[in-house]
Amino acid sequence: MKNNLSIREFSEITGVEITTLRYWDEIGLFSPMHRNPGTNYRYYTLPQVLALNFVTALSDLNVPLKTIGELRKERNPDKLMKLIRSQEKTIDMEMRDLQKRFSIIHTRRELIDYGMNIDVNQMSILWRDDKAMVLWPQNEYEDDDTFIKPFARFVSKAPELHINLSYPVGGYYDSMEAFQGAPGRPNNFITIDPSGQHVRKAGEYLIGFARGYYGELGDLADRMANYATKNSLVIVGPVYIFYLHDEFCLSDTSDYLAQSCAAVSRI
Amino acid sequence: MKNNLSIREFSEITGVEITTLRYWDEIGLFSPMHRNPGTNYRYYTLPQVLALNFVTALSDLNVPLKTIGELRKERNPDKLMKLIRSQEKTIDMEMRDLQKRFSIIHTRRELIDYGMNIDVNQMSILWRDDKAMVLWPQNEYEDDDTFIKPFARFVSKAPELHINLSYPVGGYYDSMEAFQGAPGRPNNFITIDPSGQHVRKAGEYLIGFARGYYGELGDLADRMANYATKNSLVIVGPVYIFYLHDEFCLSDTSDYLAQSCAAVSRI
DNA sequence: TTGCTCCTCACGTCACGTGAGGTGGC
DNA sequence: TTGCTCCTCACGTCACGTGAGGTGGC
Repeated sequence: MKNNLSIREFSEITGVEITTLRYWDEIGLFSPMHRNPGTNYRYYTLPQVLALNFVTALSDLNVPLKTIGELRKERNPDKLMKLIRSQEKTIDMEMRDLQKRFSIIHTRRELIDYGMNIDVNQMSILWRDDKAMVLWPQNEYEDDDTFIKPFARFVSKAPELHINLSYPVGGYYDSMEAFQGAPGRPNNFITIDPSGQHVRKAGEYLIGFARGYYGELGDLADRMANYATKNSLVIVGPVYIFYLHDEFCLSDTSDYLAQSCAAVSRI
Repeated sequence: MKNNLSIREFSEITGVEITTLRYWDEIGLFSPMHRNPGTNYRYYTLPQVLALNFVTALSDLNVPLKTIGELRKERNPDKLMKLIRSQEKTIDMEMRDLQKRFSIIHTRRELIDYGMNIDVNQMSILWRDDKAMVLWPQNEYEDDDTFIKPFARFVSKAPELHINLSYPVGGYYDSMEAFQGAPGRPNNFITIDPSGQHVRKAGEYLIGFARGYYGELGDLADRMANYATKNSLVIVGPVYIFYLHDEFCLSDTSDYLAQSCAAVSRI
């Protein structure tokens, strides 16, 4: 029941680290009520346990210690309300921001996860739900262009085009014919960005895989076409290519893992 | 369409500050593809815009740059998945934590806000919804004790008693008689902590105010009793005292603002 | 010559964390 | 004498931010 708390006791009751308490004392933000003149020991009082809330509550909300100190000197309801209101707003924004960054890494994680348990030669028909994406402007090719040129064109203009390059980038082909004819030349690029206007419609999709660097899809197009024929399927939609494993999780560039995805209909 | 981006161009496309890019280069985390041997200018390439995602995505999730660097050297899906999973957990915890701290300051803000627009002499009957609180153990007094002794007793044991001292502390009196008999000696202390088991039941409450330091409630008890008699009311519940304005928002201790609150029933 | 972008180097910032070396009471 | 808590002081940490002073091409 003593009212002279050593720095350790005070630290244990309040949950604030001893080093932090010493620092707050040093910068004049929050000092102990007494000092032993001989030993220079710090002694805090019980009312200070509550008084400390002013500092911890605000510093927990990321208010700079300097601001807290200024406010403590001349506090009044008005000033405090203004600070809390503005801080509530910034915290709210930070939370949204954190959730967005979280969703970006989550999208990435799903791709990597999916890629870890597949057999590259396997083909399958799977149901896919609606999925929102951002379709980039159409690519234009000349003679011997690869996808690099249009890609470079749009990447360097990403901010104006409202393309968020943090999301995984893939290739979009208008039709199976376009994909088979020029697998290295997607008609558009596309990003798995849930804020997008382009919707990959729910339905049954033919899914295949290929290993290799960007654009090196081997015989994936032919394998898809053969599989469709053998199983009495028609590929009716556009073709989507996304990399499940890329530079994000692999150092060996020849080991990248692409997934193709095209809507099918049974004959 | 050029593929040699100056540091400013690269910064504008990726949204990463120039100083940050230079720092990441300096610590060997992410370096430009080329350097002009004469001027030492940094030149980045367009594929690096995507490669940078590895760094930004993880640093956005507060992964230390050192960890990101180590991972980049020898990355594989397994390692990355583990990191992302653990980071998803910590981010989730941080979000809950932030929301909790937010709710603490929000509770405080509501009290201050309410206190700013009242007349101290005013009495009123208002409907109040259910409100969860944490009721502390019962206070025991001897002879000339004030509330300080039991308060000190419980504060110094707050961690074991699962009392979170970050929430506003108030006084609880079993009945109006207890309050009138000894306004300086609440039967319990109580915290406005929404995780509590004690519920202040929904109903009509008689609300009054008083200005002064902790425990200095003047004639508040009598004013409440008189008001009840004059308006044909009976005070049926316990009495709650909370400080709307205290050391949290005022430097002048004699200006603290207390609010009393007791359930009433019409005769 | 002027303006512009970029460079390096050194030092500052924020809120502590980490020893090193020392004291005072049981 | 030993162990314990506490002290000060200096330096480290993390991820940059901020000038100061200088270069190279138009």
